[in-house]
Amino acid sequence: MLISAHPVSVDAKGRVSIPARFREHLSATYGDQVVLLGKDGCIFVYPVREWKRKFSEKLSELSTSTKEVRRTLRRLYGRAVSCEFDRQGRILLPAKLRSNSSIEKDAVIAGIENRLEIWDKAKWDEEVEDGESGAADEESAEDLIEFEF
Amino acid sequence: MLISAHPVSVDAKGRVSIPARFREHLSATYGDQVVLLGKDGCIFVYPVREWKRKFSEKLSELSTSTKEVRRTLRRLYGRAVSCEFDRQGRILLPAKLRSNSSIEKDAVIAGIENRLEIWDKAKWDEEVEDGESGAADEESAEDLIEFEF
DNA sequence: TAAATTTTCCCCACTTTCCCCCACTAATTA
DNA sequence: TAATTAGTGGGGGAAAGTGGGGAAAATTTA
Repeated sequence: MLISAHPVSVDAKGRVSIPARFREHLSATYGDQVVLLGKDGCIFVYPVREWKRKFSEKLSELSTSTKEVRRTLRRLYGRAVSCEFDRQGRILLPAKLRSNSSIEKDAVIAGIENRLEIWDKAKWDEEVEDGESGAADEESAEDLIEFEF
Repeated sequence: MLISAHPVSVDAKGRVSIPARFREHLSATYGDQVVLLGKDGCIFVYPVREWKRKFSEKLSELSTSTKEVRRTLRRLYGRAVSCEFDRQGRILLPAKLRSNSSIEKDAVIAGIENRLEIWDKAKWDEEVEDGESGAADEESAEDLIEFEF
């Protein structure tokens, strides 16, 4: 399971070091990563096995006879990228994803259960640090769980 | 599994370089490719093994007793072409397929699960980049999954 | 059947992109 | 405080993508 957030810097070539604690888990257990534009203006990184479990296995059996299905698959697959770590444990974030998520120099990588999220630092702070101080989160999460299960 | 989209250029002879990441997967794992006019005005490229799994095996079971079935099979098989990579990793797109899909100079090759799609760049952008930015894709995909299972 | 034209594909050359490798700094551990 | 590991930055070689010349093969025309 992935957990916690780390500040990282994006270099001039668009690379980010994945913090070692995440890296070990991802690359040891799985193969390469699927990187795509996530929700709320961040980048999602799924280990390929998670991606397959969550999308690929289910979507590949869908009939492609409706325009709606085809378009959704194009938008999902066409804008995702699979990539590996370089020898320094970094991944290259495609320019398009960087601009769409406003990521330039200072970023944050967060482990969220089964994926990583990469945020522009300022946006991350706004998303998470903002508002009343942390204490309420557990309650919110518990509310969600009550509600969902 | 095939994933991600790449801009490519079609040269004067009608050739396109298949991006290396796709090529390895296709040619190492499979033999040559089945190229045909796809849906929504693009070109589909199936590794021959996928083609067999998806069409051949299922269609050969169909009764050919109705005119409808025979006609569909003729249209499907008759307009498909099988082709190999040249030594530079390119494939030659038949002129008829190029004109039917409005592909001239700037094109996009996208990996969609088990096939490649080749698009005129402008049409691809319209199909995919259009509308709200990416964030809704996962939801759409999740909706599809909910709907089907 | 031979000549002319077109098509196909190999090879070479050029440009761009990617990623390996090295080096340096910061952080962690012994 | 030395020693190892983690994160950051950049130079340069290798690979990928692009374009075109030209030979072989296929097709058309005479």
